[in-house]
Amino acid sequence: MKIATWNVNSLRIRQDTVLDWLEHNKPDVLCMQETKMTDQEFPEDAFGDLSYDAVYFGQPAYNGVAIISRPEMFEVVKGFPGAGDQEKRLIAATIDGVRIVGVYAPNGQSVGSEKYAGKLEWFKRLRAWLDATAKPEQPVVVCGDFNVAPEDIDVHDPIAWRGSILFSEPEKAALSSVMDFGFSDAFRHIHPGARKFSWWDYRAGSWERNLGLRIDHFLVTRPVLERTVSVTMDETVRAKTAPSDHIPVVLEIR
DNA sequence: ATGGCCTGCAACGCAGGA
Repeated sequence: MKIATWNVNSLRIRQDTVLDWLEHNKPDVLCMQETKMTDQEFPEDAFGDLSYDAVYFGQPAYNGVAIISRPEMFEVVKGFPGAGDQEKRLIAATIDGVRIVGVYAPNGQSVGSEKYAGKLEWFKRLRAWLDATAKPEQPVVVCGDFNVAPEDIDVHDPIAWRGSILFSEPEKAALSSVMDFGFSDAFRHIHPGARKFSWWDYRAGSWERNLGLRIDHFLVTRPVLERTVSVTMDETVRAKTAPSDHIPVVLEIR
């Protein structure tokens, strides 16, 4: 089974790009982030034409997550339970016996800001939700845009980035506490020394100069890790016309 | 990363992203 994650940065703008990528890469599942559209606007039929079912959890202009899948999806969950979860950042479904959770972690804006505090809180909430709804002995995949680069090797210039948003110690600790549920970083496990990025800023010619960060991840429990065949980053899409600033990451399991 | 751009919304600049 091939599971992909991609922050598409507006599905409205990126729809043709995504459909083209699906036709060429044929994942069984794609988790999308930053769809930036309401559920009424979601182009369910376009994915249906490629034999994908869709579940989606959107809002106008900001955030928005979705899962499209060829195998049937069960036990769909949208957002954390209870009130106060206004931002659409989490969607989950069980597919072929694997619990798949697509997440779009808050960006955090700048270290010390109100949004930054909210980001750290969101990671706590994710961990608590996992504790309440899943078990590390089960096959669980949490994938998406975590907006955190875990280690120096995941940052083009770790010295320049030290302490700044996406790479500050509290953010890394927040991601670590989610990992401590019982996850491995699937990409890093398969490619221990690889310097690969999943996001490049639109500004400053970052892509052309390869000034990127690895902030899109597959966190997998041991039963999934043992079945993992490959984890790949598709940089080819970043070089095309009107790309998302993020690229797809693909996990293949037996 | 000094900053540079892209997207959505409702304007004709701003918020937000990362």
